[in-house]
Amino acid sequence: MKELPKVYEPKNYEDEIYKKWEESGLFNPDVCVEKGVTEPKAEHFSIVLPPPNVTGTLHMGHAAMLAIEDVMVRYHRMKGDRTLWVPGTDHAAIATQAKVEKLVMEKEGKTKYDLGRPEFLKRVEQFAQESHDTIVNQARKMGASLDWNREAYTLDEKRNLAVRTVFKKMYDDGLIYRGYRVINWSVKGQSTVSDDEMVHVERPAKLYYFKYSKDFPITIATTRPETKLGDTAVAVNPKDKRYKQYIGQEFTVDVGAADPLKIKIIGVDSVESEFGTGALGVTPAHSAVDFEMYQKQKSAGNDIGIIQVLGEDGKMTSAAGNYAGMSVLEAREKFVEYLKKNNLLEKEEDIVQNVGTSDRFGDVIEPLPKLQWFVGVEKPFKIGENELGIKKGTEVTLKELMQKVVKKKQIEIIPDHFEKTYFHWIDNLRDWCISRQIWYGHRIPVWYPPEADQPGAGKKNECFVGVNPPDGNGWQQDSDTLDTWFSSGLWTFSTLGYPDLDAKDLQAFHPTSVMETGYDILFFWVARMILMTTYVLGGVPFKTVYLHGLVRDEQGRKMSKSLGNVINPLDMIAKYGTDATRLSLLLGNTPGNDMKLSEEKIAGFRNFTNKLWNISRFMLLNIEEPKADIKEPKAKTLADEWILEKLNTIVNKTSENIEKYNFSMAGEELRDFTWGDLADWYLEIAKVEGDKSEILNYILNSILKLWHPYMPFVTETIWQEVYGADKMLMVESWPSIVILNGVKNPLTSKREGSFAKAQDDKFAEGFEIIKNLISGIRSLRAEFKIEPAKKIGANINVGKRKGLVKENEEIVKALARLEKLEFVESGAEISLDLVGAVDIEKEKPRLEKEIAEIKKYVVGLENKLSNKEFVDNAPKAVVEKEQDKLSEAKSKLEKLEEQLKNLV
RNA sequence: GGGCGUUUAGCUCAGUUGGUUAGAGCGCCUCGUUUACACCGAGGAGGUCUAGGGUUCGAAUCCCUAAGCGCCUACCA
Repeated sequence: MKELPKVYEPKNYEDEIYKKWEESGLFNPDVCVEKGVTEPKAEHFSIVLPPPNVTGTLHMGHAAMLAIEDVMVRYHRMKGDRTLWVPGTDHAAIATQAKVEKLVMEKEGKTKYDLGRPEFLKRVEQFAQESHDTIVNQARKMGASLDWNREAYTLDEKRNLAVRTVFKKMYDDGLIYRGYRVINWSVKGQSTVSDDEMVHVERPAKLYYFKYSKDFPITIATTRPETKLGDTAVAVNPKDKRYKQYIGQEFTVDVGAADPLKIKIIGVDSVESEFGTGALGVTPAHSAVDFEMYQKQKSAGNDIGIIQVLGEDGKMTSAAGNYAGMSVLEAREKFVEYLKKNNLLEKEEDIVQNVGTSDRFGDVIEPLPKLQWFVGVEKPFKIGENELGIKKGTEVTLKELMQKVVKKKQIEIIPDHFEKTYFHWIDNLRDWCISRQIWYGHRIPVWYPPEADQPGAGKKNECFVGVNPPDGNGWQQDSDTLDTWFSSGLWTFSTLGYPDLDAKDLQAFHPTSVMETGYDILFFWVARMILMTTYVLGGVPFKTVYLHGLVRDEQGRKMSKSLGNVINPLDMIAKYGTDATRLSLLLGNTPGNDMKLSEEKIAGFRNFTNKLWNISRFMLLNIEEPKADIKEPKAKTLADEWILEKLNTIVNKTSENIEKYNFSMAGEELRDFTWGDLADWYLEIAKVEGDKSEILNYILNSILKLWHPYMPFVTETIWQEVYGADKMLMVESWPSIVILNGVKNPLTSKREGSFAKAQDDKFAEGFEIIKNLISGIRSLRAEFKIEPAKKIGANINVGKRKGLVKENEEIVKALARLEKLEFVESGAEISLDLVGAVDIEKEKPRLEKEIAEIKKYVVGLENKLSNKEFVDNAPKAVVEKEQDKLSEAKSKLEKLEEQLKNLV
C-alpha cells in the first residue's frame, strides 16, 4: 500500500480513475451481469439522460443534472440492480441552425440560401459533431457513469426511423392533420414559432380609437391599425344595447386597401363591452382569436372572408392596396395619418401591451395564416393494448391520456406541487403545431405528387405519408422539418430500440425508472414524452419525474454571459475537483427550487473532500492490514458501540434518503456523521483507547461506499490505493444494515438489550461526573473570582437535547471529553473554558419559563387524557402515546425543577 | 387576468405527519498545532420563523387575510 499524501489533489487522480472505470466496461449493465457483479434477474433501474443540446458547452445546470443522476445510478448499481444510464445529445433544431447561420455569416459573410440546403446542412452537422465531442467529454469530467456504448443522437438514423414510424402511425389514426391556421411567424427567422418558444414582453403601445368611415356606426379600438386593412367584420357582445341593432348588417368601406372592405357586424359572447369601445375589429388573417371567430362564423354558415395584408417577408401584401410593400411601421404611420386627415381618429391612448416575441430570433411575432401540420390533442381515437388500465378499443384523446397517468399516480412528480402546474397546463393545451420552416431537423415524412403545389397552397393536396418514400418519380418531400420536441418526445423508447418492439433493451429497461430534469422543461419535454409514450406504447415513459431547480448565481440571478456571472463547471473542477463541484450541487437544496451557487460553497466542499481523505489517512495509520471485505467486528468499549450504532443508523438513513430522492438530506446527514461523529469524536477517542484496527477498517470501508455515489473520485482513489486497482469500489456492494447486540422493539422502535442497558448505566455514571465537574468549576470560579459564568456544560448539558438516545450520545461525548480534559490538565493549568460556564442570570429565567411551559403542557395532556371522547374514540396506540408523553413530560419537569434548585 | 411557488441567524438554506430549548454550512468573535487534516480543532455570539387574525393544551408547521419577492401562463382587441 502506498502512503497517501497529506493533501488530496483531485487533478492527479480523476482522469485516470475515469479511464479505468470506462475501460472496465462496468458502466454497461450487460457487462456487470457477465462479470458476475449483478444478478441476471436483478430488478432494473434505468435513466435516460436528458440530452444536452449540441449548441454549447457544459454549464452548471448540466453539471447538476449529471451529479444527481449519477448519485442514483451509482447507488443502484452498488445495491445490485441492473442499472442503465443512457447518454445522448439533442440536435436542438432551431437553436443549432441559428447558431451555425450566425457563424457562417460571421466567417464567410454568406446566408444559408447562398450555400443551399445540402451544403448548409453539412456545415450544421460538422458543427454539431464538434460540439457533441466537447460536451460528451465534459460529461466524463463530471464522473458520470453513463453507458457510452448506447449513446444516441436525436437526429441519427435510428431515431429518424422512430420518428417516421410514429408520424405515420399518428397520421393513420387521424391524430396528425394539416391545417390552415394562424400561426406565430418570425419574420427574422422565417419560421413558425411554437407557443412555447414565445416570450411575452411588456411594452408601451398606443391604442387607437377610430371608425372605418364617417358613416360607419361603430368606433373600434386597436393597437395594430395597419392590420385593419384586412378587417372583414366587427364583433360586438350580443347583449350590448349600443350595438345590438347592427348585428347582421354589412357595411362597405374604403380605407385604401386593394378592394373596398366589406365589414359585417357579428355578435360574439367573448367580447367585453367594457374594454375599449366594446367593439372589436375582426382581422381573421392576423390574429389567432379573430381567426377562430372567422372559423366559427364560417361553420355557422356566415363566411365573413379572410384577407392577408401582411406577408411572410414582413411587408404589406398587394391586398393592402396603397400600402403594399411597406413595412409594418411605415404602414401603421401612414394609415394613422390617413385616419387623422379624414377625421376618423377619435383618440389615442397610451397603454402597456404584452407582445409575443421570438425566443430565438428576438423579433415580434406576426400572426399569419399558413398551412401547417398539427397533432390533435383532443381528437378521440381507439386505444390499443395498453398497460394504463384502459380497455382496448376505448375512445380516448391524447389530452385524457396525459391527465390520467398523473392523476392515477402511474407517474409521480417530485416535488408534487408541479402536478398542479402540469394539470393547469394540460387544461389549456391546444393542438400542437409540429412543422417548422427550418432545415436542420427531421424532415416531415410526407410526399406530394408532382402536380401538387406544396406546401402552403390552399388547394387540396393529395399526399403520401409513409416511413419510406413512395415509389415512382417526381414525388416531392415536404420541405418542413419537425418541431424538435417531436423527436425528443420519443426519447425514452427511441433510445432503447423502438420501433422494434421486441428489442432487448426496450424489454429490459422500459419504462425507465426516473426522469430527472429541470422544471423549466416540464411542459416542453416531460409532457410530450408522456403524450408520445402513452400513445405509442400504451405505457408510461417513466415511473417518477424528479425536477431539479435552476442553478443561479449568489444573488439569485440567472447565469449569463452578458452578466459575467457564469460559474463554469470545468473551471471549478480544475480548481476544486469534481467531487467538490458535485457536492456543491447536491447538498443544500431541495427539489424544484432554484439553487444559488457560489465559489465559496464549492471551496467549502473541497475542504470536505480533503477531510475525508485525511480521515482515511488517519484510519489507515491505525489499521494493521486493511481488508476489503471485513465483517462487522465486535465492540470492545462503549465508544465502539456508540460509533457502530451511529454507523448503522447512517447506513439506514442514507439508503432511505436516496431512495426517497432526498439527495441533499442524505449528503448532509452523512457529512455530519463523517465529520462530527466520526472525525471529531470517535477518532479522538481512538487515539486514547487504541487497538481499533478492525473497527476502523470496517468503518472506513463503509463510509467510502456510502460516499461513493456523491464523491466517486476521492472514494475510488482511496479504495484503489488501499486495495489495489483490481478491486473497484464502483461495483462493491452497498453496505447492509446490521443489527447490533440489541434488538429493536417493533412497538417502540427502541433498542433493547445489553447495549441499551450499558448506555443507561453509563448515562447515570456520566451524569454524576459531569455534575461534580460543574460544581467543581463553580467553586473554583467563586474562589478565584472568575468573571460571571457564561455557560456551564453547554455541550455536555444533558438537558440540551431531547430524547433518550440523544442524551446518551451526549454522555458518550462527555465521557470522551472528560478523558481528554484530564489529559490536558495533567499538563499544567486548568482551562475552565474548555468546559464552558453557565450564566446564572440568564439561566434562571430560561428555566423558569420552560418549567412554566411544561406545566402548561402537562395540564393540556392531562385534560386531553381525561377527555372521555378522546380516550374512547382515539386509537389505543395514540392514547398510549399521549400517556407516554405525559409521563415523559412529568419526569422532565422534575428534572428541570431540580436543576433550578441547584442553580439557586 | 389566471395559476404556482417563496418569505426561518449577516449570507445560502434545512426543518418529514402540529409537540416541549427552531438546526446546518459559510461569515463573525475568543482560544488552541496533542498519532490524520490550518482545506484543522475547541468554544461563543447571532432568530418576536414577513405581518395580522383564527383553530389548538401547544403553531415555523394547519386555516383565513394582507404585503414583499420570484416563476409560469394568457385571445383586453
